[in-house]
Amino acid sequence: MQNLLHNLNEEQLAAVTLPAQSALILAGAGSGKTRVLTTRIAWLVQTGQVSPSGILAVTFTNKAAKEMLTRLSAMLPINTRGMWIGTFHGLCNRLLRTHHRDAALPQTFQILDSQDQLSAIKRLLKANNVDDEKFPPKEIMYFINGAKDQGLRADKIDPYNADERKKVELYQLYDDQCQREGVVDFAELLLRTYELLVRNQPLREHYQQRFQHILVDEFQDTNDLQYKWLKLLAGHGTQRGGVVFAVGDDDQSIYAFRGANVGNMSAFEREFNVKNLIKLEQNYRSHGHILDAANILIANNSKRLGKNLRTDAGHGEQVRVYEANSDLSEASWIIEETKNLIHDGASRSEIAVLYRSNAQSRVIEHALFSAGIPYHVYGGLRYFQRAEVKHAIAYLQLMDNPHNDSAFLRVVNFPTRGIGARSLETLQAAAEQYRISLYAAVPYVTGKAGTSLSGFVKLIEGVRFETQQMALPELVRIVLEQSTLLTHYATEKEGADRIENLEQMVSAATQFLSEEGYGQGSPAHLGAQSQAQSGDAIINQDGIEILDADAPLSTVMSPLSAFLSHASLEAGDNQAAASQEAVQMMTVHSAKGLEFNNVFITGLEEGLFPHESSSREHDGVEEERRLMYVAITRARERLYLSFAQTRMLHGQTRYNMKSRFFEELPEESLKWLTPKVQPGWFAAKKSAWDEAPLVGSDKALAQQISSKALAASTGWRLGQSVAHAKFGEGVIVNIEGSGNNARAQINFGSAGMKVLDLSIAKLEKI
DNA sequence: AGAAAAGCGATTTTT
DNA sequence: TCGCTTTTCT
Repeated sequence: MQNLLHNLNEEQLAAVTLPAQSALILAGAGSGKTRVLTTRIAWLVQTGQVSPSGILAVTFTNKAAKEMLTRLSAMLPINTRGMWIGTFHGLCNRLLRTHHRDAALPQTFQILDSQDQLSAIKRLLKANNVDDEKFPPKEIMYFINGAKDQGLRADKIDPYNADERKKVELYQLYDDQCQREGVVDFAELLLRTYELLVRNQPLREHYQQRFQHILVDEFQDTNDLQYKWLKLLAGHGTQRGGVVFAVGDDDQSIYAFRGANVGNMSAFEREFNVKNLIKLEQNYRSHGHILDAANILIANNSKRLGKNLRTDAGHGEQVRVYEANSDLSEASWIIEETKNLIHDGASRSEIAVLYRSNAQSRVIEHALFSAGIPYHVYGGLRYFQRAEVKHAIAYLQLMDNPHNDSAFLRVVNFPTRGIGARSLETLQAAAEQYRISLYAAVPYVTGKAGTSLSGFVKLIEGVRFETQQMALPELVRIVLEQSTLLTHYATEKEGADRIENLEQMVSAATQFLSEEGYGQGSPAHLGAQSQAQSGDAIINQDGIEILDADAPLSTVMSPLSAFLSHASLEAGDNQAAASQEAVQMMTVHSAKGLEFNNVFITGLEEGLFPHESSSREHDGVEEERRLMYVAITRARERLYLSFAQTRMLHGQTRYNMKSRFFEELPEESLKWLTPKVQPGWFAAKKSAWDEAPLVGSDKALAQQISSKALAASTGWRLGQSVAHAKFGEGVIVNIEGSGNNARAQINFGSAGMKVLDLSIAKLEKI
């Protein structure tokens, strides 16, 4: 135990050894948050305060859950079994599989990812003749998920106008459709579990009693439903129930747009009567100037719990700031600096280029590519989201749950087998008439359409029969062959990659079996053996003895079902493959939780970062500032900030002012690599126009020439930075007219867009 | 059924 | 501008 606690600083030690009361740990960036979380668990177990099965640790990502488990098993030689460590969704999946009857779900219910959900909604709109111009599927999806994230069912929503009434109606229809098909979306996993526990007293009390310590990671990212879920499980307001140990950082709350509610932190403090608020402010990551920049920037936010990071590392280097003429020259500057870093011995994988939005990556990628510097762009399609993989998964889904109409429609005619729109219309009509799934409706279709449809059903049934005794990887192999997916892609010109991805599924299945503790040989279809291996028996409301969801997944799910949930809940690598020796490129959002020796934050311009749409959102700019805070605190040793006067965005040249964040950073921690005050146009001309290669279309060329002409006639140019007594600093975005009639449209950033008469307004070039 | 053309939308993302 | 989706054409 001494081993466990030694090396912890005072704050960390205090947090780890708190008494069994609800606690809120404000964990700053790089303050050893995961360490505290895992050591807390180990300490609780090792001091005998709780048995492993009394622990519930919840995270948002699989990566975080995996990391916790790894670190924990290094600390506790035994005993990680019985603990529940996982994502909200993973844990709910487990609970719902175990108690599927009480939750009114088939045991083989399947999980829709966002793609699937959207197509399910499109299908629903079509079936109900809803005008998808007036009710775009995306909007309906947003509406439904938003409601579920707040814990609201359709019948609990009071529509405030006719349009919303329609949306509520569609929400209900969507839920009905999912129920019919035996599928659940991500939000439903949580809501269904929540409702199950609300409704079912014995079950609720069982788990409340069981989980004596509930630990939550990234608490600032919880949405309303997740908070309610935690309250329920912790028996908030009742006698029984566990203790919640919440770890989070309000300054790193950057997911409001997907329902996260930072307010949950103060709500938790209040409602759980938190006496133990501990701040972890000792930072082990960044040098002083970087930390100063972060601290001073974030101090501009008004709604904070309050926290200031400190380091023993010394000031280190100043933050380098570069003002580029254009996005192109920003990129070439990044290349130069990157080359220097590499030349000085930096590892490429310790160089990160961050940007606010994905569209910015292209120019930088291009520049890196031309310079022959290996790079890796985060984001993009994950393995299980690729079209060909989803097709194969759909076949597997149909074998496990033939009523999944989404899966049916995805592959019934892929590869093509002569089942066209006409046949499907007939089938859909039959399914509607008897209120059954498409698969079940096949026998009701007669004629030619009926023949080809039942051919498809025979294919599925045949494979199911053939693979009855087979292990999962073999089954996958058979499906790939019998579905003719492999032969189909073999005939396509660019099918080689797809075939490779499909082949990879066999090894994915093998790997899955070993990771989840399924025997390699156990038949994929094996029905779940119903025997609890540990945990108490629970008697449900009907007086029937049921399992505790503690049993290995294999007692509750066949390998096939488990593999399918895995495919939905862990869409696969894209970030995990932090490739070996390449410069890392990603959005600021995806950089959260990562750290690098050298970090570039690019595109620091008004409208881009902070993003223009953030000014329209509640506390939008504060969230952007938190985003900037996250970005800055990714850097260990060296941080670069850059912005460009001119940027091509969505096919148009934009002239942006430098980000307001520069005014909020400490002057003494910054080192301007470019003169801070730009010389006027005539001096700037040389670098601005002559340096940038005149590539691109004639139109762009013409635009440059005409803006030169305008500059000559008015003495002003597009993109010129100006100062105005009343509006402050701005950038000329457009010039109309000439001579005494010339007027300029000027973007004054936070003061707005103005059109000023150039012969009247007193403007100063800066 | 599949290719070509036209249209549209464009922060941020995990499960 | 560009990439993805939908529509239209062969």
